[in-house]
Amino acid sequence: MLEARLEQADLLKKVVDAIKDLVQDCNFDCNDSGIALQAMDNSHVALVSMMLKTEAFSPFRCDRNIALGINLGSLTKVLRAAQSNDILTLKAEDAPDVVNLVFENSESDRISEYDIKLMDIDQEHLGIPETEYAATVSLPSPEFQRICRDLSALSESVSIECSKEGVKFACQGDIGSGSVHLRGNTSVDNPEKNVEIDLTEPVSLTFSLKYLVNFCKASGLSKNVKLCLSSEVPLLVEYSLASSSYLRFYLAPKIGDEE
Amino acid sequence: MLEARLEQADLLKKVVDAIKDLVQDCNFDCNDSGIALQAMDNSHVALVSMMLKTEAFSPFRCDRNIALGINLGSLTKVLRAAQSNDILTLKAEDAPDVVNLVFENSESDRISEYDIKLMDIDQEHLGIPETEYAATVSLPSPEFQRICRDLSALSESVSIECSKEGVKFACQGDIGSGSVHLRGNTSVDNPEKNVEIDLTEPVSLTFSLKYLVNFCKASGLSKNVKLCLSSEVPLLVEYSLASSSYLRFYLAPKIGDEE
DNA sequence: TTTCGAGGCA
DNA sequence: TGCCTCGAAA
Repeated sequence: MLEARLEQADLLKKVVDAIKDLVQDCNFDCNDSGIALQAMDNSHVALVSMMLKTEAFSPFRCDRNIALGINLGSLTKVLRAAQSNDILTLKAEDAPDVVNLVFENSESDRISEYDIKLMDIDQEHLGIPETEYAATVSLPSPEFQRICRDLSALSESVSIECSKEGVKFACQGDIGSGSVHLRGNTSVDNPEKNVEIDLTEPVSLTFSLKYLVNFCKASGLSKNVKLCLSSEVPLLVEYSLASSSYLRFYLAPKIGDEE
Repeated sequence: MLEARLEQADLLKKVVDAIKDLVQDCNFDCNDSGIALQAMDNSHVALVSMMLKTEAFSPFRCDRNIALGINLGSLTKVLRAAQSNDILTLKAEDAPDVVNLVFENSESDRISEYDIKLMDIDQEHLGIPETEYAATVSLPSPEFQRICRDLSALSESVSIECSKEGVKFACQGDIGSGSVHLRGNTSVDNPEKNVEIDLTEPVSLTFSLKYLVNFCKASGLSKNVKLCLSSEVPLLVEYSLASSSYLRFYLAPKIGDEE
């Protein structure tokens, strides 16, 4: 059986909010290393990969591998019932029909409990190769969100260009064009505002802004976001969570005419 | 003639907001004890009963009984013109064609005045028997609103079950099931958060969540809400206002198959 | 599809 | 209290 107690229900809420527009139904794969999720969006352009390690829970117990096939819309409805500092416990039997969510509010004597029916989901498990990226950019997640939102007003696509000068987000649209340049900088005072660029080779790729804007819904999960780019491979957008848990998005670049 | 001065126009605004989706047209019955309203919703499942005692006004003058038949949609439009701390004075002749609303903003020297045409409304006056309820639950109105909202995401109906252990709101739906348990508790520190359960007999009844959610629009009128239940009689949902004025909703339980 | 209003969250 | 997001109506 699975029994996983998450001190802050908020975490799961934010994760699900960030991915529910990309993926409708998906498996939460539970085993003794934690809870993982991997799914492609409907148009097979983007991939979401979440890992919540056992350390994110206390306690965490999962006797054997369980795949919980959940409709994220239903999960969202239930998670909406979580109040800000509720403690969430996920429970499931070994061959479950439902997953059970219990919200405890330590202050009031309020316990709410929900069962969500599970579904069988055929999941092609994708091995994601560990790639050495030509460029890695780490920046404050609100900054990235802002850039994507601003540029999406002008165009469908953005080019991300990393060079030793910095990183440049640029787009052209009917009403004009726009670009945002960030130079790498590290300030001890404000480590949250650092922009770190790690470059082995200059790279320039173009991506759909619609997807990037979508990924940015995860901004609340982490102060920083890491963008990893290499020519002709999908962009990795990573939000690190506590205890080496993470939420990652992969997005295939636009090629040639698509741009 | 009627002349009733309400220090806070907001009060009437909130009352009308809370009932306008249930009732389109209704009489405001004015007499020397105050202003009362009683109306069934269109489907005759719910009943609204409001009482604003003379003490809620200063001054209050009403020489003889007057029934002001008002379209609540029109009243809403006019009340929307009220600013947050406007003082509202209602005026009507003895055999009125219109009711006159005057908004005064004490700070600025701003006076606005509206007339709403009245209508003749046949009103069956329902004697509501004073019932001894098997169970009375008093809880913070935002909590009740929250529960109704959360559960309405899952189902059309909620069962409310009062026992000596506490009160349990539960529902089943297509995507799963949910329940919220509250234990009675009284804390001197946080009297607003108290959940008080007064029980002569356990009771379990099922109600339409759509209506309950609607009633909860009155949450802004009072910190607390009182639920009174007995088998086979309508649920009473009461919001107490200052000086023993009140806004009450009655809702017939669902029976048998309906659940 | 676009706009407006209402409700929820910070 | 103000902002933002979601849902409903045009």
